[in-house]
Amino acid sequence: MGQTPESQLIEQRLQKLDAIRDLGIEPYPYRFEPTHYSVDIVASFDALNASGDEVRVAGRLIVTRGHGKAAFADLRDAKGRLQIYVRLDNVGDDAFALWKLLDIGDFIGVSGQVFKTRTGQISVQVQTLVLLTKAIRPLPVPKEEIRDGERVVHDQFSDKELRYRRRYLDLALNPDVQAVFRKRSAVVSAMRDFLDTRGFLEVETPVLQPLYGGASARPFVTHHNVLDMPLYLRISDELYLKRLIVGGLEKVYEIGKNFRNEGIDRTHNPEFSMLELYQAYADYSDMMAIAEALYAFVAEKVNGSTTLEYQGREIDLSPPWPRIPMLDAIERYGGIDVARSSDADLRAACKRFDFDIEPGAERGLLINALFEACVEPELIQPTFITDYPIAVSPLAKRHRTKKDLTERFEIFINGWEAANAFSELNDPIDQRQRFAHQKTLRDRGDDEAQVLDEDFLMALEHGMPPTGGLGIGVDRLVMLLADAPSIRDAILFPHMRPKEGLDDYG
RNA sequence: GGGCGCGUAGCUCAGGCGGUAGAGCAACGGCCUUUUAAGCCGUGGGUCGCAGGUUCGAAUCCUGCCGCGCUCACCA
Repeated sequence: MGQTPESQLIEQRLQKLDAIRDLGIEPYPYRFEPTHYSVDIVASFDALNASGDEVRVAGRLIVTRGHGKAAFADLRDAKGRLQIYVRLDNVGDDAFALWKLLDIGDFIGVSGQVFKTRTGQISVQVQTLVLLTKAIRPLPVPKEEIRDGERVVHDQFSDKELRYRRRYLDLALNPDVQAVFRKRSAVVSAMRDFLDTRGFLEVETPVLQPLYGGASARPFVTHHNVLDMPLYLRISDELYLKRLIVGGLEKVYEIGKNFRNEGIDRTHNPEFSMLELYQAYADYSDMMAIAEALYAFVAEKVNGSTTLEYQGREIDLSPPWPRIPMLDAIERYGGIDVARSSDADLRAACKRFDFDIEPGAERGLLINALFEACVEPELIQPTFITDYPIAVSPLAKRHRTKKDLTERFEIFINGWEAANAFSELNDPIDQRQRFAHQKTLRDRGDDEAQVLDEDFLMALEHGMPPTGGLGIGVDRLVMLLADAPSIRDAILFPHMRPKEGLDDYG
């Protein structure tokens, strides 16, 4: 037992735990069957009051207001909070003795009839009280009041580090946080709904891959002991989903985690969720139509509207979205006419924007760098940027008319890359050459260049039909729809550096 | 990785011109059988992130480290 004051608080609760057992009460029983959620009782009060039916409610004790031989308290369950009234006369000596040994944070179940207090507060008149779980650590509940109909929270549990590290407390104490993750679930459900009704098949492909591919990023590496070989956590599921198109599944999607060994910031977490979908016989124009419709469908389903406010900024997801070829965008926002610019001109332009560019960088990379510098931040409303340079798009098909470009688009919303799509490259000879080109980039020191995957090439050599593919970042979509300022607010357990000495109690 | 800021009781925060710590909530004891940020009386609780340095003396000033946040650069 430690010497910290926190351990004193724990010690007090452990003593109560013993006292509860001394009363012959098991503090960790097995089950309880509620009849109602808190909010249901409030919603159907009149009927419950008229019938006199007994209700059973379970939840976490979040506040008590004792009055000697009686007490009011609030329970919080998954849907809201409810006042209960515990009175010695009604519950009897034993249950009231138990009541005195309860703490904020304990889970309890109660049964009794509903009633309204003198001030009109809907409450449960407790007849029986059972302890469902004793909490031995203090729950840092804030105080709340209802002022002018608004919920006002005092001393809210707000330390970001603690909120992320102990997300369960964040969820238990901040209903708004629960709402974000309920919304996240609704987003994923809506995606499935949208795709399933359009005949897409949901599949699962390997997370542990002998080679990583499908994106330009550094991977996490692990090791298989029995096979004694390295394995990579996938940076993308793209190459496996395309194999399924080769196999004739025609319309497939996967919602899953990708892992990229890169920096962490407000819009990047080392593991993040992507929706990737592939459709045979389709091209990137079809993917644009699907993407617009999907975003609008999800927003409507989840928020009831295709317009939203993100961090004070109005964003309208209603289709159709503007489609701007990358070179046009660079001219419009950066004033640079790429077609008439020499490589040296582009290099000079990059310098003007004050960012480092590899001395030997080829034209496509220069164009992409200029785009990122002068266009991306401007793209607040949803926008398709189309027709990327071949050099930065090793898995995309060459543009049917535009030289040196591919049939690729990315969606930008709020200045973020929100999605990425191509007419998929299905020419195995061209694909092999692209991989070869990536290798030269890698040999020049680009450790994010893609690696040659012979097994994938073999699949392409067996024939992949023309295919459109689309990848959508799930976390960023949740951020937008939930108005979450950081990706950490859209991921239940965001990555945190390990911290030693969080607690000396054990 | 660079810059800026933060780290004090279980939680939310004061103190910060150097003289070894305060409040509210939570907790504990007492009173209270319709309260709702319940109330009243009383009590306990702190290696002031960690390690050095300056000083007679450091929560306070300096340096390094750790963690977190914001931001810039790179990546979705």
